[in-house]
Amino acid sequence: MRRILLYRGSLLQLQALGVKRVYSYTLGKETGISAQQVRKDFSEYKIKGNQRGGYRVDELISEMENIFYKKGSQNIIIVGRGNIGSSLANYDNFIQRQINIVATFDIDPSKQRIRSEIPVYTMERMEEIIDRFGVRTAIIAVPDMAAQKVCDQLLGYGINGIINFAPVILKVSEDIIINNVNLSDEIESVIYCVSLTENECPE
Amino acid sequence: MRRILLYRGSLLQLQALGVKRVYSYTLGKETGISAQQVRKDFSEYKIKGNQRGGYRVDELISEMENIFYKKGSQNIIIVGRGNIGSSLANYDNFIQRQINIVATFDIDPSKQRIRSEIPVYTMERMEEIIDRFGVRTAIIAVPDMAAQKVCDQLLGYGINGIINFAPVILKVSEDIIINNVNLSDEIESVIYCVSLTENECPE
DNA sequence: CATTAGATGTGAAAAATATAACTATAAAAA
DNA sequence: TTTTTATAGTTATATTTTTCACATCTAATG
Ligand SMILES: NC(=O)c1ccc[n+]([C@@H]2O[C@H](COP(=O)([O-])OP(=O)(O)OC[C@H]3O[C@@H](n4cnc5c(N)ncnc54)[C@H](O)[C@@H]3O)[C@@H](O)[C@H]2O)c1
Ligand SMILES: NC(=O)c1ccc[n+]([C@@H]2O[C@H](COP(=O)([O-])OP(=O)(O)OC[C@H]3O[C@@H](n4cnc5c(N)ncnc54)[C@H](O)[C@@H]3O)[C@@H](O)[C@H]2O)c1
Repeated sequence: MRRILLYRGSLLQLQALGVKRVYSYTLGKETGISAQQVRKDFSEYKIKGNQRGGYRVDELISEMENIFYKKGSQNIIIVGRGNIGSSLANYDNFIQRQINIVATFDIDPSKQRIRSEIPVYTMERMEEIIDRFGVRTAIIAVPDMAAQKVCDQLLGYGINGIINFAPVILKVSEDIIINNVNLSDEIESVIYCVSLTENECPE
Repeated sequence: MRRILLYRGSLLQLQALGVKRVYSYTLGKETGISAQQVRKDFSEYKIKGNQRGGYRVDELISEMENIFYKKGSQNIIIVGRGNIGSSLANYDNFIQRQINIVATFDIDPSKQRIRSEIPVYTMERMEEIIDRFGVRTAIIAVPDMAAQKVCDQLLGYGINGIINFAPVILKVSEDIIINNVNLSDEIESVIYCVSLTENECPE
């Protein structure tokens, strides 16, 4: 699944370059995945290629759209319009992925005065907006201390998927999907790997 | 390794709450990992607990610091002081993780006028700064089209670890550590999982 | 038209990872 | 002091994931 998203990223790049067909090993090389793995993944999803000419790029992309976008474009919200929240709200390319940010929320009145394409609402309007747009998924971009509280609030309004940028482990019931994006960890793991490779060959 | 970072996150939370000892199953419950797995991971890193009283939180944390920070604090740079680049530059808590952002770079003169704790330099000064601060790891936060070019430039200056926020697959040699952080994918995978769980029980 | 080269597709083997079951041990209780 | 008990540590088992090997097919070629 992580790999399918990778393949698609690579395929979109290739498509932009005008490439029409790919072989499993081409795509593998692009994404750092073995050719067999690529084929296995495709066979998992019943994606068929041409046994001499590889796979058609446009066909693969649309197959992947099918996997992810059965439901069409999804409305989501962001809670916390600080640094991260604003970065995400300003990002233009989500819509290409059928990710539709309909609103952001912040407790701070000064943030509520922000004028931008994507509105900033007070926390009081959260339930109303969630209902109106049929929102199921939310992004938490509030300070660490506020994350659990905001999370509980969101769940109360029927949200069942959360992307959480706060480095705290949220307590939720089994059936809620949580994706913790910990940017410190992402950086730190690279630092760690770099220091490892340097030590492997000490001379 | 991903799990070790998770454990540490949870342990830091517990420590902040004044908790002194944890059992494998406590930590497991916190992080959504089985107790056996926790013990196995610890035994992997030769971390010892007390066979009746569990593990000491402070000991575990310092063991983990040992794993990650053998080298002490690491100087890193950010290329691209746009939305994401600025968010990261403004984030105060990296220093607690011994991640030390020493500089940011941007091609846009208006960005170079930003006044903040962390300076914004022109691209010309990159080599100088990398050398001066012994930087090994860099964050790429430039537009998609510029990412590969910036990447090549960084590698030319001796960088060997990259955290890449652009949704492009960078071409680099084997020995370079790349961590692609694709925020669209992070969001999309949650949307996908949510839609799956909704379909599992159609009635 | 038959042949061949170069792909895919897939079942089996291998490797990695996670789970379970068991043993050893330290602390608390009797 | 001995017994009990709860938990770490470890070995064995199961599961999942990846890789390998090869049969299969398609398009080009002579
Ligand atoms: N900025 C980064 O680079 C970065 C890196 C790693 C982790 N994080 C994490 O991401 C989260 C957000 O970081 P940030 O830098 O955007 O912080 P920020 O301070 O810039 O933004 C937080 C926003 O949340 C709002 N807020 C506070 N309490 C709230 C509440 N109860 N309800 C609604 N809104 C509330 C604030 O008004 C503010 O606008 C934090 O948990 C942080 O630890 C950020
Ligand atoms: N903002 C988001 O939420 C978000 C989400 C997903 C992915 N991304 C990706 O992250 C990257 C950065 O996004 P952003 O929103 O911060 O973009 P941005 O446009 O806000 O910032 C990019 C910065 O890079 C600078 N820049 C452009 N070319 C450069 C070059 N050759 N060398 C140095 N600097 C250069 C620009 O001047 C600008 O300041 C993009 O690849 C984007 O696709 C961003």
